[in-house]
Amino acid sequence: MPVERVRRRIPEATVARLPIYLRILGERASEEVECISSEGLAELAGVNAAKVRKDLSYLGSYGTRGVGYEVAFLVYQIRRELGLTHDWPVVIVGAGNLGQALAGYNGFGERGFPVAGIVDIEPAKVGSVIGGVRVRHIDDLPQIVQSRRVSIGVVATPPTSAQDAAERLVRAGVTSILNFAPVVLAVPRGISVRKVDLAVELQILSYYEQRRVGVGLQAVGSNDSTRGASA
Amino acid sequence: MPVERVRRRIPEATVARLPIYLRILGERASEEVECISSEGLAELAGVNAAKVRKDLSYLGSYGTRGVGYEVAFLVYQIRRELGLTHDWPVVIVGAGNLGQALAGYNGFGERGFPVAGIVDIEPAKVGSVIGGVRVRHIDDLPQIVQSRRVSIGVVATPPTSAQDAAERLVRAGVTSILNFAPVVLAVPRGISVRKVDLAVELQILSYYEQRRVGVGLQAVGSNDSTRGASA
DNA sequence: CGCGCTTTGTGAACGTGTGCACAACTGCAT
DNA sequence: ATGCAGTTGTGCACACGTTCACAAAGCGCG
Repeated sequence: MPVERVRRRIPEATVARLPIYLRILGERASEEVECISSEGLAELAGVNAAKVRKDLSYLGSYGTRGVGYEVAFLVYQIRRELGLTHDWPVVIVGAGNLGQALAGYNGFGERGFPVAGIVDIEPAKVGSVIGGVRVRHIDDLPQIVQSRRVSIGVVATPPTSAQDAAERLVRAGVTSILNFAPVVLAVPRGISVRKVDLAVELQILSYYEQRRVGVGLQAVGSNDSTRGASA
Repeated sequence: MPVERVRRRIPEATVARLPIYLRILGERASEEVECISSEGLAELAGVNAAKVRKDLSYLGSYGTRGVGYEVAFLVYQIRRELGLTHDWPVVIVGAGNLGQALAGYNGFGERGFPVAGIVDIEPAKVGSVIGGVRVRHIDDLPQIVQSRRVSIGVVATPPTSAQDAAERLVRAGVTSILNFAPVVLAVPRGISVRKVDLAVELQILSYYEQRRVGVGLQAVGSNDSTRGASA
């Protein structure tokens, strides 16, 4: 078992679901559940059981036929596969409304993504403390990224500054970006970008909402978290 | 509306991209650009030109060969298709960190999703004013939803209260939900749910970040459905 | 030990999404 | 008019993702 096998490529759609399974398994583990079937996990995750089995099969054959999956072991395997065996400090660019909310949200640190720093271009914002972290000037970005070994940056600026923020992050050495600004970031090859755009989500809901009136009800577009990451 | 043409079903992946095109076209329009080619739009959206043409073809044949697409007309068509010809008031459940940030974020109203109300279960939070909207008690939900004709609800509660919030929303008459809580909501058939989960996004980035170290590979999923990443 | 019950792991079929390549068409110059 | 350069719209092939269906395998019990 200690044989580190060649790392299989895991389909993007599966990668997007693993965190969901992980959270559910964690909850189950804290309720002293030791074993779970693909059927049970599927129900809790809101997906098909066959999909769960196929997803998990990419990690290896870690289930026991006739029984199910050992929760604790599965948690370990998923965490390992997702690279969650150690913390990933993040740096937030933009200390406005959103940046503050993100920094003040403890869920980040709890889930292995401690906020290593918050920066803003506005000198007036520098110095205040949010969620235990002092806001620093954006010029300090390279120093923060290097000293804290940050590889993930969060863009929480107004749209007009987002591209600049991204470029500064990349220059400072960040290789993954989570973008909250409603713009399409242009980044060099090899930099992963994921986007969270509230307006887009609402507009998608609007589409299905609008269709609803015309015809009767119908199944709705589920959230495909199946978005690529990587340029 | 017999004359109203039969509504083609638009692929989900396309629906998810239309809002992106819409935003870009809006920006171009405000810069007095009258016409844009699929190539040009594709570059700005970080996608393939053929994909843009196919996406737009679902709306109808609104381009001019040899020329491109008339920006203003395209904006109109996309807005119509997405149901953005009128506002969609939203109600936010949860006046915590995130709920406040969302309510204070003007982008919502500007993009056609005015905040019709914010509610919280905590009496202590009721009464304060955020972004011009007074926080009300969650028991007022049905009244708000009905009087303001709200069909979209936003769940911004802690995870443990999210399912309850969703059920209250549905009972009050909401048919679409945007969920920020890290839980899988169980809702009746016919209710649309979209999820925004920061931890999941970060964990996906973690996966690619972790792979990066092992091998010097990059560019895993190349193009993606919803996200924009260009180089 | 063997039998029946349960559940996994996966081959294969199907459905959805993507990208190429090119015919069809437009507008302009001559 | 005719030709040419540019761009759309789409058929087609391929890649990716989902679901079914079932053999293989573990477990408990008599």
